[in-house]
Amino acid sequence: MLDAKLLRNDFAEVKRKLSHRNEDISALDRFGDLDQKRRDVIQEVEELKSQRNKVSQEISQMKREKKDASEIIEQMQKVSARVKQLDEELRLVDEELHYLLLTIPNLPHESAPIGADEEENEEVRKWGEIPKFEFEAQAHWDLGKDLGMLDFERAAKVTGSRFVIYKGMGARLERALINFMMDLHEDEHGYTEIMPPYMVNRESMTGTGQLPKFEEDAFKIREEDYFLIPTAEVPVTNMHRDEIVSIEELPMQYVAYSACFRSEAGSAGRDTRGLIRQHQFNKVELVHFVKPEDSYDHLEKIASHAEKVLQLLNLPYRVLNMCTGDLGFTAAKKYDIEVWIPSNDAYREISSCSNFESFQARRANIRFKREKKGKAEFLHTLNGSGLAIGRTVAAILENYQQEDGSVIIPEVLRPYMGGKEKISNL
RNA sequence: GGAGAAGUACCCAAGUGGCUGAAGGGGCGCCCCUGCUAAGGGUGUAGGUCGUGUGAGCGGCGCGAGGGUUCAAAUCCCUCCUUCUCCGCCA
Repeated sequence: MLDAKLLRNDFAEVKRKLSHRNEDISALDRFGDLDQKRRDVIQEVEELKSQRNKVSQEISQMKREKKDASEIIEQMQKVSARVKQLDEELRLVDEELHYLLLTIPNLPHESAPIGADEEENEEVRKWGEIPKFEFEAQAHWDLGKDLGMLDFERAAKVTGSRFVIYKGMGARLERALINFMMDLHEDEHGYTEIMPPYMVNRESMTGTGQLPKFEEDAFKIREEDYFLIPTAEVPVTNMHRDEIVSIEELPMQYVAYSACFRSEAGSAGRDTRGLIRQHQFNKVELVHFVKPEDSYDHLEKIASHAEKVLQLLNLPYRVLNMCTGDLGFTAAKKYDIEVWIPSNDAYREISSCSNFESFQARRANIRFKREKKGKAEFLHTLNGSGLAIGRTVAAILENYQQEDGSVIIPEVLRPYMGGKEKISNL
């Protein structure tokens, strides 16, 4: 959510910056009228309320002195009726204005390259060597099936399409990756571990920006108005919703493993095979709460923490600075980290690291105070995947595959895999 | 799921329609006494947000949330949420 005062005072500049986004901002133009209307109504109704408060005191005084107050009571009945009318009018304007603010995307940071779509994302750096295979490399879904690790057919029977059952060494690898990443971030990168609820309420989904615009992307528990989390970002960021934290607590760095649930509405037919695009997947998520002046340093930090995982797994990747057209609704700046997937002959997103600045903090009302008596300011929130587990499994299977269909286990994972060096049928 | 109780400012807590536009503590700030990790006395302070004004300020809202009754609601009525206790069920 943007600051309404910023829109009021600097409308043209806000509109210019938002125009670089690949988002519909036509609703923006209604802001001026609504904002003015709101203030007009407030002024009128507050004047009446002030008058009513004063006269109520007089009535009270008269009652105590046993005087007759029926005449001014009658006047006040009219005032109160008008107040009620104006309050309702204000409620409607407020509602519309609030909805409008909730549907305006974040302002891109000046260091985000201006561009229309993913074609114009900027490659920041590359790491690792793309493997050259002397044999015909297989896709991870074939490797996983042959090695008894992944069972898509049975998952489709048990649930439906876009689900998977991990089995045997597949399940073990998934769990090893979760533990490896959690340990790394806790022990080496200074994070506090969180195990969050996998369902959240509507306020939380609104706080991080999934609602109101993207409700169709989420799975919903209708009876409770709860949503299955699309990422641990939602419960972890909302832990501090409506709180004022003291400056000594900043920065707060949380790491959370969770399953994630996404309806993938609008991506029917894309990545239908394999682990890349599932309705349910595992992810280790990094979330930072920081002072505004520190947030861009922390964006680099989060990205480096995610990259560290790929480096230790020795998986080739590149980092993209997302252009304004591909930033998404909530981010001011975003790095996507893409891992090499041989079967796609391409890099595929495995982590997304974003600085939301005060966009989420304003929605979720998360503030901090520099001094005990000072004014509360919105802090900045950031998050990044560290990493998506399913896509990491896909990358490991494909990049570490051998000619005989076996897969070498990356060294750092072996302690988590019972000391095994290789997954094979033999 | 059933029955009951409760939700007031950072914390505890008084308060059943108008001199409460929130008493009293604790805490916190300052001062005094004492003096070395004890205790005592005095005094001050109450959040947040919106509107308005260049500004000091003025005004609105606020007693879990949202409605309602009333000239007037922390106080009466309704709905919801959360917490606690007991019972039932249960990983």
